[in-house]
Amino acid sequence: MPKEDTARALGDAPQTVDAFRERLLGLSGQLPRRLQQCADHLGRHMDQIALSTVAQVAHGAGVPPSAMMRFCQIMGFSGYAEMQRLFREALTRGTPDYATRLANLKAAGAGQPAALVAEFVEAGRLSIEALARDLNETALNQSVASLAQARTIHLAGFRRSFPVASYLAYVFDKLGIPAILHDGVAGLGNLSILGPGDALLAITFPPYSDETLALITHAKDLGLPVIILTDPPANQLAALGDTILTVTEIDFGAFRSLSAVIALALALAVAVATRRET
Amino acid sequence: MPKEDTARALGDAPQTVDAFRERLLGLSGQLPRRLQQCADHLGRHMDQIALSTVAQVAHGAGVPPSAMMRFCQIMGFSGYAEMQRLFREALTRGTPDYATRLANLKAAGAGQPAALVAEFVEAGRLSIEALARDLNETALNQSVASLAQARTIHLAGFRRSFPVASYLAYVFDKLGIPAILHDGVAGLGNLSILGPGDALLAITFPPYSDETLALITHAKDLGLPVIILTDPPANQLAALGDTILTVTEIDFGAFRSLSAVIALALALAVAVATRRET
DNA sequence: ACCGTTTTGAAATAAACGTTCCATCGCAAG
DNA sequence: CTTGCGATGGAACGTTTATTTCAAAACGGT
Repeated sequence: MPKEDTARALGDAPQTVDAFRERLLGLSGQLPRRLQQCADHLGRHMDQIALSTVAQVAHGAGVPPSAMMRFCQIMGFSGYAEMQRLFREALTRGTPDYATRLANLKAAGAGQPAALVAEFVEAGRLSIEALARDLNETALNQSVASLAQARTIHLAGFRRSFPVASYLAYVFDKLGIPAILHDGVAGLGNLSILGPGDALLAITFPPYSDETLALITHAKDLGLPVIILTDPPANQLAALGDTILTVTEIDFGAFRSLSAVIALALALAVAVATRRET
Repeated sequence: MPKEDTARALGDAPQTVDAFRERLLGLSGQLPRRLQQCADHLGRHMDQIALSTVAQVAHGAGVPPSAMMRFCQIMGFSGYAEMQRLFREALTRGTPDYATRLANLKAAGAGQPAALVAEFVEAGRLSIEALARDLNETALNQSVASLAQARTIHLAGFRRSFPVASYLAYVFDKLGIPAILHDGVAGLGNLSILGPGDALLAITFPPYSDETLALITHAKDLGLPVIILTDPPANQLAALGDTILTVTEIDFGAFRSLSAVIALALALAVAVATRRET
């Protein structure tokens, strides 16, 4: 019978990055000083494991290599090499030949359709990764709270923001949340439908459209919560909205992919729906 | 004076992946058999260089390690290690802490706003990478050709495809290309505006909306070119459209990020504009 | 203060890997 | 057929990197 004390039995190494993270958390707090340093550093710089040597990672954590070695074994791996394999596989799975394919598309030559796709793909990917990096969680949580309490959500977004607003209208409808899309289809006459208990969600990028600004100030006058989805720096809007959610969209040429904005908008919508049900 | 014959002078190793690719192309065709094998294999599997050993890469190319070694030196590197460094740097630049940040967001717990953002970010990224991988260049080129010749481009897209269609309408307008957005705002009465010389660009995903199908069949009856943007498998639509562009959108929950569709649509629009001007 | 236990880190060891060397092969020109 | 030269691949070499070892230090309990 294998001994089964507080130490984890060997040979049950995490098979996925998520499992790795889980065990890391489970171990934290019940470790000696040096090993805790290892855990902290790995948790913060997991992506560096795939490409660094033990010596480099250990140096980063401020421990000697042997300590890092021990830590790997405590995590269930036979050693650093085995642990590294996990992260290398995760890295290649995400991009199997993606880079190559992208390069081949670009090679078609500037202006060629395939090369243009490659450019927009690249822009979209960068935008989305920037969203993950720069997301302001506080602002996001505030926005969800405000919108979840609203009786009706008013959506403002014109020109290039209109696709986002219209998608949100569709999603809110599917989710059974009362929302009104302010398309300018019959002029600006919709100002009056803003009522007590409502909230405004405005999507806008410079140059800000007059319609959107009008809606924002009008909602402000009524004392309604205003959430603005825009890109940094949002100096001009800071005074207008209660909550500013910023997204950095990398654009190619004159047009932006909207990938990041839509991802954020969708998450916002689903989060509001979840909050409402509870 | 250093000798300056057909062989490339050493010490001018490519500094970027693009430069690498360029030199690879320049060398191709004027190399001995084994080295040509190296060039071919590297060109096709550039993303593997960062994480593989010489032995692995050489095996993949079907050559002994020493041949691969020679090839690295011909490319201007001191050896394999130096060449690998180039690709490792490219790999880390693309994702500096991205993976970690994403994991931290997810760690907020299911249903939490931040975790939802992480999920949609992930879905968007996967969709976009899938687009790069699976793009049908032939279909894309056909689409561009058809649309470039059209007098007016008609855009069809309802429900969740509507954001894409509306964005295309905005972009075409900015590009000075005549395009009409078929929103269902005043019923289905717009069938009659389809005229000779026009083309239809339909964005639709299952379940296909009746409005879109009606527009497609009507355009077909008039003998107009029909381009359909949808997701695979497009069995049901294959008979209807002249050109089928497929995009695999990975969706989270019931909602899709549209990242890939929009990227493709944008590229299509810009490509059409470029083609028209020439 | 003493003793057993755990933790720690430097140095030794082992493995993996990149790199070089050289004998052999294939080929083309003489 | 012979000669010369570049190409080729296997094996040896040296370096880097992972892993283990072990003696010293730190710790906790009595």
